[in-house]
Amino acid sequence: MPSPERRRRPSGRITLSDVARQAGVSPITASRALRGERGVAQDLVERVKQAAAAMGYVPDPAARALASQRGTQVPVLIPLLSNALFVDLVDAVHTTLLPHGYQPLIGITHYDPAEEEQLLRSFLAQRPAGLLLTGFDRTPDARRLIDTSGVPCVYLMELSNTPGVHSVGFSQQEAGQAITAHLLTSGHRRVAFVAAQLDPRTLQRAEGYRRCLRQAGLYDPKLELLSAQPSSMRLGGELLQELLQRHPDVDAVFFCNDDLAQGGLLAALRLGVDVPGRLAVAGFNDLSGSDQMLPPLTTVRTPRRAIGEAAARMLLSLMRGEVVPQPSHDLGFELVVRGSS
Amino acid sequence: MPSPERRRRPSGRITLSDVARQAGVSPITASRALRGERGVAQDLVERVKQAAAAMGYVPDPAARALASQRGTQVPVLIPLLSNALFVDLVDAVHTTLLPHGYQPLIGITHYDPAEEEQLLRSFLAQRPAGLLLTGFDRTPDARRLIDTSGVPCVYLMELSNTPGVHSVGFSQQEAGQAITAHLLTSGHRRVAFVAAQLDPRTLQRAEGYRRCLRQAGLYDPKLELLSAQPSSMRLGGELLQELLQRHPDVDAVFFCNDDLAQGGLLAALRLGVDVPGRLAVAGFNDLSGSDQMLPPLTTVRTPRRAIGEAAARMLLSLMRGEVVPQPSHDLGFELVVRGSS
DNA sequence: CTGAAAGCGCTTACAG
DNA sequence: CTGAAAGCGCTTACAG
Repeated sequence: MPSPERRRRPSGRITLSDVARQAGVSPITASRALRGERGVAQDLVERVKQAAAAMGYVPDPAARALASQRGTQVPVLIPLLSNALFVDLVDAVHTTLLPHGYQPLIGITHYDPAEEEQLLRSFLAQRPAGLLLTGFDRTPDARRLIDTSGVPCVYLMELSNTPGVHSVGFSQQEAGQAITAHLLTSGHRRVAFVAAQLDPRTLQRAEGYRRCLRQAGLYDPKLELLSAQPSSMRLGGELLQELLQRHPDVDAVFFCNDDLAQGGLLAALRLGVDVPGRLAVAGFNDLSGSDQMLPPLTTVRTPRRAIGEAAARMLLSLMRGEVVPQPSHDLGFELVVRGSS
Repeated sequence: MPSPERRRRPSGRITLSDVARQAGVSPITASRALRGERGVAQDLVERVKQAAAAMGYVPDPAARALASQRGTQVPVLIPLLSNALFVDLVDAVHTTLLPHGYQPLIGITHYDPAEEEQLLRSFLAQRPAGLLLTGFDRTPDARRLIDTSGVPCVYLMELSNTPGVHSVGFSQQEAGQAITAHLLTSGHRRVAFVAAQLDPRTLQRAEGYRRCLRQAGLYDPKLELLSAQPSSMRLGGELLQELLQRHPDVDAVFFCNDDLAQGGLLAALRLGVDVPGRLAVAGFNDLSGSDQMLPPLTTVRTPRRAIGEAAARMLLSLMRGEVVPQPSHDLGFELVVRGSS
């Protein structure tokens, strides 16, 4: 019995009403059944789900977002994509969030709090379901936006003890201290620190380096070579050369990131500097290729994939309205001692 | 004169109606003014825009998508994020699309057509404004989904001559042929091809390699070392070693990707194989670090950022309903001859 | 446990 | 050039 007046559905889309009609229930019941809301008779749930599957029904996220005042988007704000660290982080977040029906939205801040604030404004206008932000370096306005939005938020890479703040990461400072301590333990006395970009986390590692050397009575500020340029292998090579020229007595270097360290290692090879005999080299993050260097690079393995996954899971809990038992989730780090030190 | 019954707006959101009221026009006129639709008196446009700015109005993407039956999302489907090539591509797409109000959505296919089809289904249900897809290797169902959706689509990395198909890339085969020809020109006769992943574009490069060697009467299928494993520096080193063991007479290698080639170069250094004296090495893509190798890596520079940007611009035209003058946009490639060959 | 009504915030025809 | 009406496809209270 065809309906007397042919409904023209311009979109050609199968809607919730179609599914409901097919299953012989009201659209509201169909909606509840499909969303797994409890309080619907089991047989109805089955009927609705079967009808939906048979008709190939896919809910409309826009309609859902408009009606429920909450979308499925989860903006993930990171400084840049050119550091493999953040690529791994984003990849893990993606893998964790997507199966739960959430859509990660990548935002690139270029380490600029003003850019981040701008991104936050436009993302927040989209009623995101949650927020994943890198670190704690942002404008007061950005902080206010986040707070007043009421959108659940988890911070990545660094840890906070502030009540109500959720974070997954590790202590950048302790990691910097640990790798420096390793260089001291292996007998080095003139340990340099070479860094680029100079973002907040790099500076925390620098602080760990300083603390360690101060405790040993070996701190010499002249052995810090800091460049605000973006990190790269090329720059690492240049900085190593500069370091050796300025301070021929240096016997070890801690590079704040593995790309710099890899470049430094290759430069040493080119310059005929014996590593680790004449100079020990250590990096940070254990990026791809570090184990292939000549000699293989000693570094700190950071659990960025685990951080991405754990943060996404924590956010999932928050979005469900659950209370998170461990709002400051420390995933630690691991010293990886290879041939370069 | 306050309205007698206080409208409770649970969202607290400033809506188009608020702006319209403030500007003294109807919501429809405000909508048209804000979207820059022509046919609105100039003074009204100004008044509306001013009101919107003053009130900090931000349009609701969900409502807009629902009403207009077209969202602002642009799914970008790529094989994976662990190849720097695709990271650059995505970054360029992002940078180009975002200022125009479109939201790129990353989808990872893991080189699996079935996964891609699945992603396509769920993305298409979101009424995307456009689609950016990598290559042409997909299921018939996926093709049909794309066609029947009517969503504008641009294909990345490869070129197509099919009418109505829009693509931005370069000839993978010609690039493979060109780098092989370079190795021949510099006097090598036993030129190997080492590849991993074996995705469609890698196989096209293989075809270029074969064609070049066949033309020179030097093709020997035994000199092809193909691994389906994911590409990495480590694997490159292993494959180089295997190649030299099996075929000690090889005098040149073309690696299908720079990460393999970098690993191969470092393995050669470790093994004491003189490059390029005993063995010439060439890579593909000119990834970060290739210029820092020892010796620096000869490779093919691929314009992935330019491809991302050009494809995004082409899609922007299509989404505006414009006709694209050059639907198959060849951005070429560049031979970068360095010390390794 | 189920449903009729209303509404989320915008835009698409259709009038005038 | 401007607007009143209807509707996009869902879900949120509110009844029963």
